[in-house]
Amino acid sequence: MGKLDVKKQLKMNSLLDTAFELFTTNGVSQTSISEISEHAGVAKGTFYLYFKDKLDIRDKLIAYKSSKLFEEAIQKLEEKNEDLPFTESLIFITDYVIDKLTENQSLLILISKNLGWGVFKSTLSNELYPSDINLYEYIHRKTQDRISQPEVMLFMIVELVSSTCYNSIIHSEPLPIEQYKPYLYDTIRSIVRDFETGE
Amino acid sequence: MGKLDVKKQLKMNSLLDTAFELFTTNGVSQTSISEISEHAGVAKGTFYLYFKDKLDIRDKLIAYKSSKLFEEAIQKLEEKNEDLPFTESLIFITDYVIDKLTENQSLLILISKNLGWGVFKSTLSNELYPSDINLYEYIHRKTQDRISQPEVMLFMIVELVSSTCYNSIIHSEPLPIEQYKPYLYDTIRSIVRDFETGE
Amino acid sequence: MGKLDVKKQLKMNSLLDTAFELFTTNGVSQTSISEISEHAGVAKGTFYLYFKDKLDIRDKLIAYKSSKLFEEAIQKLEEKNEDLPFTESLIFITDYVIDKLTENQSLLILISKNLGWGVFKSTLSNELYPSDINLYEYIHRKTQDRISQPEVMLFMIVELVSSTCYNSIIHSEPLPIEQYKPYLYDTIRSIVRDFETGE
Amino acid sequence: MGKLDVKKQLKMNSLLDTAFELFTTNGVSQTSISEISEHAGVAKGTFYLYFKDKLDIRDKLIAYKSSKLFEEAIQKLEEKNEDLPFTESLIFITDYVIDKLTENQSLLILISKNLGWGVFKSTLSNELYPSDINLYEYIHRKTQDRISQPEVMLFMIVELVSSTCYNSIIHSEPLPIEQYKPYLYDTIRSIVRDFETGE
DNA sequence: TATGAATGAGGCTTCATTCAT
DNA sequence: TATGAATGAAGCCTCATTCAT
Repeated sequence: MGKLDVKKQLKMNSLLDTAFELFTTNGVSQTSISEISEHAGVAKGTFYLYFKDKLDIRDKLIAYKSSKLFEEAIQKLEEKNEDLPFTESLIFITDYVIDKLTENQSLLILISKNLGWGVFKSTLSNELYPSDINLYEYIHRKTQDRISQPEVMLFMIVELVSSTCYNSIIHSEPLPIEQYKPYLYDTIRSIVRDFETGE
Repeated sequence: MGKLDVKKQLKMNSLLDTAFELFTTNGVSQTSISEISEHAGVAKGTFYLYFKDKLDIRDKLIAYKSSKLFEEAIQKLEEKNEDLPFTESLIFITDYVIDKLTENQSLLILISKNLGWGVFKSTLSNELYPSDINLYEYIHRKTQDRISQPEVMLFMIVELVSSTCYNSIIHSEPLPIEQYKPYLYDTIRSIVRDFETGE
Repeated sequence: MGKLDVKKQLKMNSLLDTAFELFTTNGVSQTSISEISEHAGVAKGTFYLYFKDKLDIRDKLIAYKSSKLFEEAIQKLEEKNEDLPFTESLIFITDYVIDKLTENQSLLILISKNLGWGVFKSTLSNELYPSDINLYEYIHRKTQDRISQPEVMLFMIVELVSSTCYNSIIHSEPLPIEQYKPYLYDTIRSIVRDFETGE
Repeated sequence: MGKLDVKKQLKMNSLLDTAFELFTTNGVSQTSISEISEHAGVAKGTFYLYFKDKLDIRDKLIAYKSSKLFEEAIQKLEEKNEDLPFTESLIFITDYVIDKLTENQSLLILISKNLGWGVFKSTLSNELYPSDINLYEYIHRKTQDRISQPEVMLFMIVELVSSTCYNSIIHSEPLPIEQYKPYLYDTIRSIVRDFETGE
């Protein structure tokens, strides 16, 4: 990697960091490309050398941030080194993510307003930011053949968690997040049970 | 109601109808007030006699449309005149709404991108468009004391249904809606069961 | 004067009072005819039954208010019943007006931003709001033949007073009004002296 | 100064010149930014690269033009190379400015409707357009200690001249400017005399 | 690569004025 | 007389994008 490449990477990161800062502070549509460029210390034209448009940088940002989040969660899980049953692993990960998003609500807003299942799936499969850890593989390895439709199951859980937690964290409605968690985790257990192939 | 009021009502409806048409076709942010006015056949200034701004007309539109949807569903349910158990009533309503939104995908897009739990709750309680039918009351009457936290339960179901169906109907992902329904309804049944107070 | 005429007069006064309130609070150009009508409790169209446009009401207002101001000043002067020499009468009137405008700065702003010599002259000659007292006549009577060009003299004094007092009252620049007064009155005396025909 | 800077300066001047033309022809409030841009041959957005808004360009214009006027006047005075007493220097400058504004009445209108003492003072002290010549310094140097309150004196003279000449030049009221001048200059002499510290 | 001046379409909103009732 | 809904011109300003340097 030459000097130039390093410089390029720095510039790109500066743009991404600035965009994250502004997106979470003021909202995506309230943030202009001018602002991002200016705060990042590059010329407006330079932005277009790295990203196609605002949508482009937004998607890359979200994929990157959520990918990091799950990586961390799985890492924590493995550090525990307990041999949790699958359902409890899933809940551990969920719990970790919820706590992180409760701490960092602007990230929560950015992600939940912009993260659809499509983006999420490619995030999970590490299409954009490959790393050693991969939630998809992880789940398949853990569940093997005991789950009939693992993707559908995951889909339901992810959507349930993400949409309900948004309200619970941001508005404490219908319950504050800590009071809501037990109901949520019970439901996750029920969903997993429904998908388990009887043996 | 005088002649003038009738005319005003007509103009307002014309604006609402046009806005719905354009919002569902091109998206809310891609629709300008100029366009709405023009297509509705009124002057741009006239728009501001009826609505404060784009957000205002959007919210009124969503509240109106979703309120209508649930009214219809409950009406159909009562027309059946079968004495379904509570869970099955809920699934009947869900099924009706899903079918309607599958037929009218642009309405689905408008609603699911803009309907949060807050707006939904006030829609359900008929705050904006009061009518004879009220889903909230309906549920309370049906469940009486057999559900521990009816609001939390409803919250989970509504959010699960709305967020997963969006993907399933629009992208057929992870399954087309008809194949997804059985899993969804099973999960609804599990959730209700979890909330039932044991006797 | 019939009932209707009384009602008309009331409505007109209400419009004038409201306009004065809004003009002095927010400035003439920041005040719309809508606002005036609304606050006055009449319909927008009604405004046009009484005034041609905003300029019209503004001019009538200023003429009325400044005419009142001078009437009061002359009345106070006559109440004193001292036989002041002409110059001191002029200074008495000036002093009275300055004090009133210091108390009521919004009136000062309205008048000084909008009162030119032309409007002032017609105000003085009671063209718009005739009354028993007339500054013009009063001055002529007092000065008789001792002043060579009474109108030029008055013109200079009025313009000097009005333009300098604005700054002095509003910005205390270059001096606060009370400290500025002695210089001003000295200058008035000098001007009068310059115009006196030697005998 | 690079090529770009030259081009920018040209564009800025083009905008200023056009604005001056339009402001003096149609008045400030009757001139829109669209018009200025269009006549200057630049896009509307370009205007905003150079000026914040209409007020901004107006103030810069007035400061620039009046600063030029006084510079010229002082230069002419010094070219004469006569050692005039202070009062006569002041009258010379006044006379020069009056003549220029009589020739260029649209400039007179622009300046007198928009130039308050505040703007004038900063113009005089060359805050905005510094040059070798500074009226303030000039006056101090000339008067030294013979004037008790030079700023108050200047204030009175400037306000008297500017407000009365406007009427005299534009409306020939109460006298045409040439006939009015003697009275004005006499009054200036009286004012200066009043401020002279007796010795 | 990097710049940043220039563009100009397009959005939002206000408001004087009219006119049918 | 009095109303106030309707008009639509007109203003202001932003911003994604291009392109000559």
